[in-house]
Amino acid sequence: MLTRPQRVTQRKIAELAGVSQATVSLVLNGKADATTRIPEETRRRVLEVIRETTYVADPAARSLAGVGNNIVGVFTYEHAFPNESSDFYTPLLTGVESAAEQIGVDLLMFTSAPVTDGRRRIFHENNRLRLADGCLLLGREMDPVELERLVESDYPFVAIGRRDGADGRIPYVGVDYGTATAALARLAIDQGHKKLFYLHLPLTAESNRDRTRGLLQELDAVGLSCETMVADGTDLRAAWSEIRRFAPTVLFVEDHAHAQSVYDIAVESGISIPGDLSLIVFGELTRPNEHVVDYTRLSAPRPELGSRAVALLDQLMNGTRGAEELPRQQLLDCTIVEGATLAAPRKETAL
Amino acid sequence: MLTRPQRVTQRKIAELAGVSQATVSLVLNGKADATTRIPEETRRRVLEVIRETTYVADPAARSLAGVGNNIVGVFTYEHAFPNESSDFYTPLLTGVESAAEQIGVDLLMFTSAPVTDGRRRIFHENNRLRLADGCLLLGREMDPVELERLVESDYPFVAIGRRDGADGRIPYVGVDYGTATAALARLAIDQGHKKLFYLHLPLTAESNRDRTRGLLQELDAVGLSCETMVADGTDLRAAWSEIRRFAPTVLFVEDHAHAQSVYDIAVESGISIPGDLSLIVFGELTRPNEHVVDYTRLSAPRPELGSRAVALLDQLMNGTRGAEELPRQQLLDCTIVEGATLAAPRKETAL
DNA sequence: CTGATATGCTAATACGCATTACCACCTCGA
DNA sequence: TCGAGGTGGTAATGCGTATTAGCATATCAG
Repeated sequence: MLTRPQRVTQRKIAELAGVSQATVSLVLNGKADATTRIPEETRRRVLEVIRETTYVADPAARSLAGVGNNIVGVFTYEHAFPNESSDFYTPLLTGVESAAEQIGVDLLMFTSAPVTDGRRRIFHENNRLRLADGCLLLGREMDPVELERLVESDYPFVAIGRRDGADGRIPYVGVDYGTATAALARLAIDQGHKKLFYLHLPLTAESNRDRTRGLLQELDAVGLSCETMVADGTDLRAAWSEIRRFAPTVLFVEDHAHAQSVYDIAVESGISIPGDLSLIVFGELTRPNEHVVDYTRLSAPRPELGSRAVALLDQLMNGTRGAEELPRQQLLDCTIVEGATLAAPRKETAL
Repeated sequence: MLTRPQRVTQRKIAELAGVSQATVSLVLNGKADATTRIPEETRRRVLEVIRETTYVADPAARSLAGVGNNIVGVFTYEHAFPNESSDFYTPLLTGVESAAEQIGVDLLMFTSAPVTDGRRRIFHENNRLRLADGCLLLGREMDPVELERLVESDYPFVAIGRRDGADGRIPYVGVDYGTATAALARLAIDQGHKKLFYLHLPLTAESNRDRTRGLLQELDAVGLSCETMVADGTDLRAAWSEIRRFAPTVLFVEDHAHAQSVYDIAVESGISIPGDLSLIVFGELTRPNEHVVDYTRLSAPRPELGSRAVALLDQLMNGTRGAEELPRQQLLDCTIVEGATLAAPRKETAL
């Protein structure tokens, strides 16, 4: 229900100023070719009328006419804003927002994308992607088929999180989890741990694989191996039994929320952390803090991830405006948080 | 840099299906007047081509052609996403997002609005409001002039938070702070408090006035009065000196963050809360929890505030689609959290 | 006085879609 | 055989803007 009647258009401005619509457009866009000359006097008169009428250009018309709209789309595969069980995106979006503000673009959140088969899909009837000049993709996992199709379409987009596929043509800004988990593994090794257990998520996205690979490679390098188990979070008590049976001295947990549950169960079972069992977490808090344990963990620069993604997208949309060209695929370093849940194993290996 | 070349339009679909562009449009919009009949066979053929080409309509063109865009704008007077010092909007936006998803609209965050004189302005050259079919306004304080102008423009919008002005024609969904602060005052009165101090914000928005009014009216009703002081948060220690000089038995604090500072200073000064001094807070946590005190306080239903605002805006944009008409101005009830910072004053009034 | 060049604009058009007016063809009843 | 009414579309137009080609007038060199 756009309010057609009282909309002020360039034509009306033109009438009031006694010029043509074209002239109004030219004044507005500050053109001054050899072929289009507007004397100061006319320009002033037009601007005056524009001020009086509080005219604003219709962005839809501008868009149709072929000029960009300065809109960056944001597609999240899950809810963008925090709910009671998860706050995954806001740290990223904080960075996105500040970068968007800097380059003067608005953010279009594709909240209307329907959920099919458990997740949102980019391509569906009445896809709205093109309303934005380019798009950011956020999500733990993304559909390779959709990514492939996006690449083919030549539509500018940037994924947050490393994405292989599409012959390496997917632009992304990700996190170097491999190096970080390797460093965490090294910390445990240096403390003398030998019995290790890895509780990981049932996901196979790039970042999940990176974490696992970083851990295993580092262990491999010193001839250690690691018991692993998949947990989806529904029955952490079962996982805990499994862990107790194996009796590791250090437990790596991929998901922060799982770590919290395990921590609680451990305390409840009289197992002290890190006295009896060290706990190292490979992810960050993604839900509202209830109790906060200072885990030994990695920490990704999430706001920076967001702002860098915007910068890269800006480049894809508008070219390097004289600035240095950014790589189309970037990995940012994690911080290692020493935390308080790693200690040397209780019994020094008596052999 | 819209990628003009390979854009699929209705015209191309029409060519491929051997019909006219008009037919494609008719099929897409499922029109079936007496004057425009499309036989099933043709419809099928067109839809088939559309599926193959993954055509999507250009929303800008649709908008220009006079149909809505299913975009709800979100204008925040400050940063929408949390930063280190404040997380004011996300609880609201959580509600906004889920409601937006339900009615199938996208959310356009006006991050590009420039900051002038300390806050964002809606109206500026190259105002982009009209890209959205309607708009939500969020902020502690809003410019009355801008609101007036919005009302005049007939553009559909809803303010979050009560807004007077414009002859009561501003649509809003707000919080009934008056009733809530009165109830909190009553709690203190019932405990026997007589020496009261109110530390409030240097703001005069409707919600601030409501809080103050609710408090003072309730006190008035039992013949009590209250020392008041304005604090902007820059020098809470000075405020604290003032409070100590007056020596109240209960302290009302409007801002949650101020309450935290005061709490810390009190503990530091050896004043026990609520033993020596009761503390009642009129606002909610708006920054990442560092330490969490279970204040006696009010709690506004912020996600609901967001979703109701979207529902109201939807009505303003599209009419009550058969549903019951929502009031254009709504106030939601707060919850009172008893908390742990209110107790009876130490010395019963010994006359 | 004549052509050339500069100046100050405007008319026309495209963008992609929705919508309305209308046309060509067919069938059927009288 | 003719007209009425039904069927299956299409051509034309408008939405508000950006852009380009070009026109009318003035000025100036020769």
